[in-house]
Amino acid sequence: MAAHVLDHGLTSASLRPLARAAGTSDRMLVYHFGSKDGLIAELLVTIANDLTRKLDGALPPEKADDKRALLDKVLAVVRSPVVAAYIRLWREVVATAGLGQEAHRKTAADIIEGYVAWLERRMPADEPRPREAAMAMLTVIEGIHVMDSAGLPTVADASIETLYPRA
Amino acid sequence: MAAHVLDHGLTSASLRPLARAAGTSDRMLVYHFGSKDGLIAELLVTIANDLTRKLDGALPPEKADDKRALLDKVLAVVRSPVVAAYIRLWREVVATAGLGQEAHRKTAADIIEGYVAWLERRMPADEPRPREAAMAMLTVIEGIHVMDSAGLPTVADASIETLYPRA
DNA sequence: CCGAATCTGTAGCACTCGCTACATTTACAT
DNA sequence: ATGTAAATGTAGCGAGTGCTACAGATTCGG
Repeated sequence: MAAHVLDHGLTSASLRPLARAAGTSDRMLVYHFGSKDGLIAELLVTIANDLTRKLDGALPPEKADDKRALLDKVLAVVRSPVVAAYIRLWREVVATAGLGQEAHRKTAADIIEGYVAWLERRMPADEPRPREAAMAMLTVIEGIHVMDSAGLPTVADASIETLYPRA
Repeated sequence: MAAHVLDHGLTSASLRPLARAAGTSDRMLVYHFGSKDGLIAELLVTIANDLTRKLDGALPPEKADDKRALLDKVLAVVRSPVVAAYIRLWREVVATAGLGQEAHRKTAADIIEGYVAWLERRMPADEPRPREAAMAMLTVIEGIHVMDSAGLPTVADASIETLYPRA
């Protein structure tokens, strides 16, 4: 089901296709998860954990040499097709969080907080305000992914060079 | 119809509710716009033009004193509830652009290019690379709006202070 | 004034949606 | 072995989806 959602998006995820992907029936999904909303909630948690595991695997928690080096490493992972699918899904959650989907907003906030902490742990040792630096870098990363999604990676690259110039 | 889409989002926009909002029938919408896809396409163009008009009205094309001042002015507009609805809708387009919605991706790219040019025109006169600076600032603005949408404006504010420190 | 082209209302089709009622099967403790 | 609870399959409901067939209404040039 996670694979199906990552491939086809959250909005077009309905019970019957999800059940088909899981090799069961819509009847069973409702039985086990209570409702579609319940299913989606659990699914998002599972997917978020998957991504965290992937990120940890690709980038062990070691202090980077400098911020640009950290950004480059993170982007190399985040821009890979597999991880990019996670980010797109995650942006779908944020976009729909703005319309009454309070549950989604909470999920979104939790995930962001998690990634701030994740980034902070990898900030260069000489960084005076690692938490703020992590927040800023995450903000930039989100913006970069918006540009990538729109098919404008050149805009993203120019932004990287401007905001985090190579030493 | 634009108001309806801004309020309720793109994915939940179906012909009958849109027709109700426009005071007509689904039959008529299909007749005039050919199909739902045609309607949405025209609607997005209209909405994008609306936003451009709003932005121009709020910020005449004058060179700013410095980048932070420009960013503050832009954010004051972009974070206002009315404009925020446009941005959320626009992020919905980008998020769904990543899944086969080639038309949406083109729309997204066009809009971004437009806003880069819009920002470039307002960059401080002493900015050595105004276009790159505009791209970077737009990337940051997108990231900030993601944070805002997730209900974490403090993360956004910290990022602003880090990336564009007050002189 | 009339024919033709442009509009619009009514009804409906074939489909998907989330969810449920009901019956049946399976698993397991006693 | 038997009673009970958990699990599953079948069928379907009511609502909503994009879209269309058909029939009237309206408009307008000749």
